[in-house]
Order: sequence, then C-alpha cells, then structure tokens
Amino acid sequence: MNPLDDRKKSILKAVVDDYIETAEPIGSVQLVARHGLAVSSATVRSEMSELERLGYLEQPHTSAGRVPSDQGYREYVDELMRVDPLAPEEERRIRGRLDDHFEELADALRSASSVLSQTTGYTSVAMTPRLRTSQLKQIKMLMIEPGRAIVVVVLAAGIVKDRVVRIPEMLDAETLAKISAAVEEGLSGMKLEDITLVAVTAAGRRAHLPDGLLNQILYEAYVSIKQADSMNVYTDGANRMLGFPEFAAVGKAKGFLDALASDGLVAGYLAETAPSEGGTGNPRPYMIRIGQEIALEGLDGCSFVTTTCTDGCTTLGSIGVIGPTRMDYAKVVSHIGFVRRTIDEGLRRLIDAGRSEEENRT
Amino acid sequence: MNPLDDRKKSILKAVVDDYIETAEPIGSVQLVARHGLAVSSATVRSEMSELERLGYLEQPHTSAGRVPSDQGYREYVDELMRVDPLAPEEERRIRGRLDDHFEELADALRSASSVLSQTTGYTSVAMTPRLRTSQLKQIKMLMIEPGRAIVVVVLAAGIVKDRVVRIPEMLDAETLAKISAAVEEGLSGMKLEDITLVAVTAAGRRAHLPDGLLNQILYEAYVSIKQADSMNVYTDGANRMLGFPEFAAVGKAKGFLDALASDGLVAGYLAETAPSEGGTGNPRPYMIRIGQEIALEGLDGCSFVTTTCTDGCTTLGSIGVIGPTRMDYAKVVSHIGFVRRTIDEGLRRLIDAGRSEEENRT
DNA sequence: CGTTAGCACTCCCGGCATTGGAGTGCTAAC
DNA sequence: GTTAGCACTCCAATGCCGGGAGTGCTAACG
Repeated sequence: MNPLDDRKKSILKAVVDDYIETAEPIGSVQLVARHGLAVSSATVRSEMSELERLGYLEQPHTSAGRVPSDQGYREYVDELMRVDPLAPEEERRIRGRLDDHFEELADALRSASSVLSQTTGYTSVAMTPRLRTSQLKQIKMLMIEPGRAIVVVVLAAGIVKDRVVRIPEMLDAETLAKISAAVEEGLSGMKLEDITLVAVTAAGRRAHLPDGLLNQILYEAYVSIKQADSMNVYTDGANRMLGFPEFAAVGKAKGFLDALASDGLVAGYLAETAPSEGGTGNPRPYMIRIGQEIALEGLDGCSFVTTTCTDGCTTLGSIGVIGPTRMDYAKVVSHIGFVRRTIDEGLRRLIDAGRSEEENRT
Repeated sequence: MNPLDDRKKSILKAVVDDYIETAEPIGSVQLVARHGLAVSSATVRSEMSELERLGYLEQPHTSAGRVPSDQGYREYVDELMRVDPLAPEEERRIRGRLDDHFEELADALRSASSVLSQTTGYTSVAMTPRLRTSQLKQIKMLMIEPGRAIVVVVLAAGIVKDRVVRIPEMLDAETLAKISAAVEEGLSGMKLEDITLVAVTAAGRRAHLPDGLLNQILYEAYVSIKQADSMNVYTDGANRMLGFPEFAAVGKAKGFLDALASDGLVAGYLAETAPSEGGTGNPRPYMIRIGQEIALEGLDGCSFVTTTCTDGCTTLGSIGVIGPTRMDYAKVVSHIGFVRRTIDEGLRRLIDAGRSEEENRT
C-alpha cells in the first residue's frame, strides 16, 4: 500500500532531518555529502524528483533544493522518525524544573507548559478541560467577613476551584454554613452539566431560610459551579517562535501572535480535535497536526504536538507544543511524553487522596 | 529657565504630533503644509536646526527630516501635549468592558490591563503590589477532604489569597479549625513582613495539640502567608507592538517579547521606579518613562506610562502601558487615568466592606 | 533684524542589470 | 539501474543610477 521503497524512505528521512536542522531547501549534492550516501547525487536527484511527483517533497521554485511537504512530514512522523527516550540527565533536569508538588490542576498544567516551552524551545499551550461530565463532590461557602465569602468547589477528579463572592451583609457565618451544607447535600454527586440554577435553588431551600437571604447566595453558588467548568488556557514561550527564520517577516510573526492572543481560538481548536485522536486507530498517546491540517488563520506553517493528561479515565487537561512545521518532532514527542507521564503521576497522587476519602466514608 | 520661546514650542509640538502619527521623519515643508503655519519653511528650518542644537530633535542622517529626541518627548509630555478627557461614549465603552464587579484584586488588575491594551492599542502591564507592610487580618484553613485543605489569607486592604495544601490524613475538620483559629488569633494585626515561621509556630502552639500534627500545617500556613506577599504580573497585547513600524525588524520584535517574557524584569523595574514618582515634585498621578530612561535590554525605543491604584493610603497595584517612544501619550494618559479611577472606585467599595466590619467589631 | 526665496548639496530608496552559486533535468555512457 | 557531464534556470547579492525629499547657506526684502 505504501508506495515508498526503502531507499526513498531513507532519502525522505534524510531530507526532513536536514531541513529541520537548516531550514534551507535541500539539494542532492549536499544530501549525499552530509549523509555519506552510497549512491551518487544524480540518483538522489531522480529519487527526489520521484518523491516530489508522489507529493512528499516540494520545490520552492525550479532549480532550488527540495523541501518536505505536509505529506512528507506526515510520513516522517508516522513512519520514519526515531524517537529516542530522554537521557536520564535530561529527565532529571526537567523533573527539577517541573514543580511536581502541585495541589491544583491549573498549577500543574501551567508548570508543564512553561517547562515544555523551555526545554523544547518552541511555544507551548496548556488547557484545563471542560468538566461537564465530572461530578460535584463538595461545595463550601466560607465567610471571610460580613458581606464577603469564599466559595470552594471540589470536583470528583480532585479539582478544586474557588472564588470570592459578595453576600448580604447581615448574614452570619453559621447561617452561611447551613446554606452551604444544604446545597452540598442536594447537589453532591451530580454532574456539572446537570446542575441548573433551579437545582441549586431547590437544594438551598432545604436550609429553611427566608428567600430574600437565599437567592443571592444561591445564585453565586450556581455561578461558582458553572465557573468550575470553564476552560483555562495558558501559553508560554510565544517569543521563542520569532527566532525561527520562518517568522523573519514581521507580518508572519504578528499573525502568529494574534492567533495565540485571540482567546479561545487555539483552545477551541485543540478541544475540538483532541477526542478524534483514536480516529486512525493510532495507538500513540500523542496527536500531531501538521501544517494545513490546522485550519487556523495565522498558524499556517505551524504544527501542533498535543497530548492529554488523565487520571486513567477522565481527561484532566491538554498540553501541547506549537512550532514551525519544520520542528524537531522526535524531540518534542519525547519531551511531551515525559512531561505528561510526570504530571499524570502527580495527578494520580491527587486523585488517590480523594479515593482514600471515599473509602473512609463507606 | 526653559529656553524655548513660544514659536519653538509650537514647532516642537507639531513635529512630535506629526511623528507620533506617521512614524516618518518630519520635514519643514510638510510641517508648514499640514499645520498651516504662518511662517515659511525656511524659518521652520532654522528653528528646527536650533531645536536640534538644543537637544529636542534629532536627524536620522543628514538631509533627512527631524525626529523627536527623548528630551523632545519629555518636553512634549511635560509641557506641550493637551490631554483631553475621554468622550462620554468612550468612557461608557471602557466601563462596559471593564469588569467592575470584581471581588478580587488580581481580577481587577487583569481586567484593567486587558482593557487598557485593547483601547489604547499598545501593550499593557498590571502588577499586584508587594504587601509587606500590610496587616494580616484573617487566616482560615478549611478542610476539603482528608489530606487536603484550603488556606485563605485575608489582608487588611481587603485582599484575599488562597491556596490548596496537603495536610496530615488523620487530621479532622474540627482540629484544623482549632489550629486555624489559634494561628489567626496569634497573628492577626501583624504586618506580613514581621510574620516569621517562628511567630506562626508560636501562635499555633496555643491550640495545644501534638507537635507532630502541627508542624506541617503551620509550615503550610506560613508559606501561604508569605505567598500572599508575592507579586503577580500580567501583560496583555504584546502582539499589538508588532504592528508598529519600529518593530518591522524581527530582531527588535523578539528583543521586546523576550524582555516582556523574562519574568520579573519589567515588574522589578516598575516596582523599583514607581515610588520615585514624587521626585520631581510632579503632582500628576501618572508616571512617564521615555526611551533611554528605561534602561532595560530589549525595551529601547519604548516608553512606559504607569500609574498606581490605591485605596487612599496603600498602593494596591500598578497598571501601565508600554508603547513605542512614538506613542500617543495624550491618549494613553487619559485612558490610563480613567481606568485607574474606575478601579479605585471598585477597590474603595471592597475596602469599605472591610471597614464596616471593623466597626461592627468595636 | 527677522524672514524668506532660491539654490546647491546630501542622502536614502527603489528599480535595474549583472554575476555567481547552487541546483535541476536530461542524455549518453558504463 | 546508476552515474558523469552539461546546459539551463533561478535566486540572492552586488553595484549603479536617478528621483525625491530635505537641509543649510546666502542674498535680498520689508
């Protein structure tokens, strides 16, 4: 099915490898020299022209060297590249920078993003997931002073989100605690997406207090719960992209930064495409989107490598690297894999804490 | 003392105004044409050459137009520019985008930063202050599940910071509450800078519980308090700078982004220079740093306009705009002023809530 | 004496042709 | 099937030229 014989493959690999390194179109003579190929440049030339006909290579213009096409990169990442595991010292270095004693999901993801960008040299993104299907475990409202309270929402996955809200001045701590308990009792175990304002109100009514007091508070509780479901996106190292020759034109650079800055654009894209991972039956834990496969304005000439952090069942966040299509996929894949595993470990630790509580209860 | 006669001033103003708009060196002929000056271009020429001798203008090269020098901009912002108050509709637009129902300082500043960048078209920064001298008002530790608690720290200025921490599994909610109360009682009213681990431990001992349990918790309490004192920096709209011709060279653009990305660099600079505002006896509520006055690598050719948000006595945050030296100072000053006033109002609301509590207590 | 018109001079910038280098594709020979 | 040789192509760098915009100087003017 795959029309590439071994020699074509090795030539394609050599071209991609070289182009990743130099960002300059690769000529046949250079290629033979740099890789000590056993054939002459003329042979390579005819092979390259064949590879171009098949769609794996492109020529910026006649009589220039060849450059990989998106299809070429695709073949490269799917079949040709060699992903070496990280060197132990590299692992140590990353683990050192990765703050793995996080207690909050967002911290973990932010930290992962920052480290990924630093160690790969590309731009990174991290995203907390939509948690619609996650169960509410606890909701606590704690008075901090008359008129102000903090609402803490805990989800089944061990995720904690909190928020300061305004409450009626006359409300005292005990009453608030009572309301809080009533709401928690009524809603605990429900999926976030099923929690409506009506449900919250119904739960709150059990506290048997005058509606006047209740309404505002219950509304705030509702908003806090809904907010726990909101996505957060962090990006890091956008400045690094400007160092690459593909962004030598400011216009290109601005397009890229604008795309990143336009809130939710990248996030939306990632969220949308992430679940389709299994589509090709690809067993790899990461997803790669190359060049035109990303149909986002301003991100042409870029590739994504993304992966999702999970506690085993639910997706707890996505992290990814954005680089030029000419990025070092092997390096990025190994780095992102290691970071993901490290974060997953930490998450498991977090979840286990939650689990053990469940057991205590029963 | 000021060696500039009226005509020189008006010519300087005209040059700066035009240069701000066009980013091109200004020639004498153009200047008379655009401003309908009553004198001839020859006269303007001699005046300009005089202004250059005095240091207000510069020539990129012989036989090119003139460009304002840093000193020229300085004269412009201090004496020449006309700052018009915002149009009511503009005010409405800003107020609409500015989320002024914030309950947390950080939210307010982030929101301010985002709006500032949007409406001015430049890059913005916002920074929470170091709160060393602020008093600790409350510290509450709330169990969210066995092994995990949330620590909420409230400062006198009404600022709330919280953090999830790990605690010993065997600890129950009541015991934690007892410790929390003991710590709060012992530390409440102290300035953050005076709170040491020893002080926290001493306060916690009052709970009369075994040290084994206490130590870890008290340490976390200490860290949480110290963390409340940490600065947070938000920047927004860095991508906007790439639209300006002064950043047409990627190198320049990268330098700028690198400087912004290098955590704490800009923040440190702002924090350091902000208090010196009163230095010149300048009664204005904003501070302007022009070009070389900012001695930061990568930010050459840029200017800062910054201001501080306050509740009347303590500084509660800084917001600022970074643009090319050729920025529209008048516009930025009026915008930043309005945003600051709006935020200040909101802060006063927050603080008042705190005040009324104090009164209730006494 | 300040102001202005005229003029020579300077310098940048864009367009144009030239040239060298790197690469291709073709062909003929191995 | 592979390779050496060769003509051809195209880009990128270089140097050159001319127009345009601006300056500074000078001499004349009110």
